[in-house]
Amino acid sequence: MMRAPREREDHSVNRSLNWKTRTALTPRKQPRQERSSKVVDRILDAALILTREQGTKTPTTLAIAQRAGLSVGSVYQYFPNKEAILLDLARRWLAAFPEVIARRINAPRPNSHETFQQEVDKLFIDTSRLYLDNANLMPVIEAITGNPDLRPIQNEYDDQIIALYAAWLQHVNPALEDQVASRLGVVMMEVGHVCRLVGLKRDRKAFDLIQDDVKTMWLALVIPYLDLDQNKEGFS
Amino acid sequence: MMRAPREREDHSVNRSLNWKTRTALTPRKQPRQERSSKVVDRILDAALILTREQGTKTPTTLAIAQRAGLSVGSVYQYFPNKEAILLDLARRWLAAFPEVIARRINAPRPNSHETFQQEVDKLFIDTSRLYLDNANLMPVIEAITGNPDLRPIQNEYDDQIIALYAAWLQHVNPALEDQVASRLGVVMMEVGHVCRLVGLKRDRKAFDLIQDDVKTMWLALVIPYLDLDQNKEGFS
DNA sequence: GACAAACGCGAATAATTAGTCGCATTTTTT
DNA sequence: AAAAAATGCGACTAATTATTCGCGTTTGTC
Repeated sequence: MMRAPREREDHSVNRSLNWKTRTALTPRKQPRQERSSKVVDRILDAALILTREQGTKTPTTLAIAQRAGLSVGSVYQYFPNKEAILLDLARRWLAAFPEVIARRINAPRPNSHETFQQEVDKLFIDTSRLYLDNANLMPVIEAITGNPDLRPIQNEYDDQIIALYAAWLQHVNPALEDQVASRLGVVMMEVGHVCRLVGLKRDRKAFDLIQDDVKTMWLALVIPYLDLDQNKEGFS
Repeated sequence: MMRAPREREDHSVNRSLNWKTRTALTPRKQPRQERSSKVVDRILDAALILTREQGTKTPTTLAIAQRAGLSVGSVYQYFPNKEAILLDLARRWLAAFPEVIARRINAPRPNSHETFQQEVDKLFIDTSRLYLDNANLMPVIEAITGNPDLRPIQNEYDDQIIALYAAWLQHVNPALEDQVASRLGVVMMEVGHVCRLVGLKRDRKAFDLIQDDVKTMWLALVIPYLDLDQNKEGFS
């Protein structure tokens, strides 16, 4: 039985483009009519809900479409591929994190023992609050972490965050070496992230207790490097 | 060479069993001939190498077979499914971890300030060494963490490890409440794990530095709960 | 109200990949 | 040296799922 094969080679779809290219994740089309804006929201909402329900397994395009009360075709009007949907959700978080740290860096530098501890505390509070405010996005972040295609993109943001932690450390103590600041930044981020994630999976009381643990650990980690009273480097 | 060919225990084909059931991950058949034992090793080696090469993306059955110089069919002679292969590798690690903590618990309980710090140090050293010795298995562990089908099994081991950390804490300070011990166990495990993983991805020098950070954090975390000199509960 | 653009649809396509099965080959047993 | 058992093979099946494309419908514009 033969089927008349329709020629479709003229389409020259960008099959040559590497998958990870930034453009491949850009929205395919801007919504022109009002109804379509709502459609985009519906898609994102559906993807968020399904990711929360299914845990690590990322939802299929069909599932997302159905949950949003749409067809697959409609989804692809606004998103070039499935990953772009998740990434759209994740960026809200990934972009917010650097801002919070950057804001802390712009604050005046402490110069006494007391204000140093206060600075750590402020950074701790701000980042902690960020996790609480975005608790519903965490399943998406975890899904992205476990997705080979999206992991590299998250890594970029992570590097950015690490660099900002390091910059913050050097903001508090300008004499801190780059290499040390970077290492401490990595540890602060990883420890903070993993503890907040497990904390959020429990009740609020447990979260708060684990947060205290994080602060304890952060302080113990950075005190030897930041406490200007202990290791007198002298000048400002 | 004669091998008692004990007829195999009745092998009812449990096709109805749920996927995640333990039996579904049991080797399908014991190798009877010498050549096939080597085949099993070849399969495991190939899976390990491919997992290391490909990072988070688990290798396909075809890729494993080819790398081992075999056909897919041969792989399925000894493994019921793909996941069983990775799990076989992972169990070497997952089973070794609890043993190390358990060994520390069987040691005599410290009763002075000095031996308390020594106990933390010993546990730290032992677990740290475990990561170093099994560095080549870490990609498999990470792959399993990111695999929706295998994650639950790893979680079981994690719970076990957390319970053992908690038991160790109560071994050092029997007055510690269960709930607190459990929480500290979670934090110790998560912090230790994530820091060791990032440490192993760098050179040995960086690993050692991060290890020191872990010890610092662990100590700061548990001192308030374990240091019998500070919070005199008095009697043993 | 007519026309075009935007939108929505979903069957069809295409790619991937886990797992099977009958048969060929090798090893062990009798 | 058969016969039997174990092993090895790889084309084939089956299931999943991302993405496309032509067509019907709705919306905005004049």
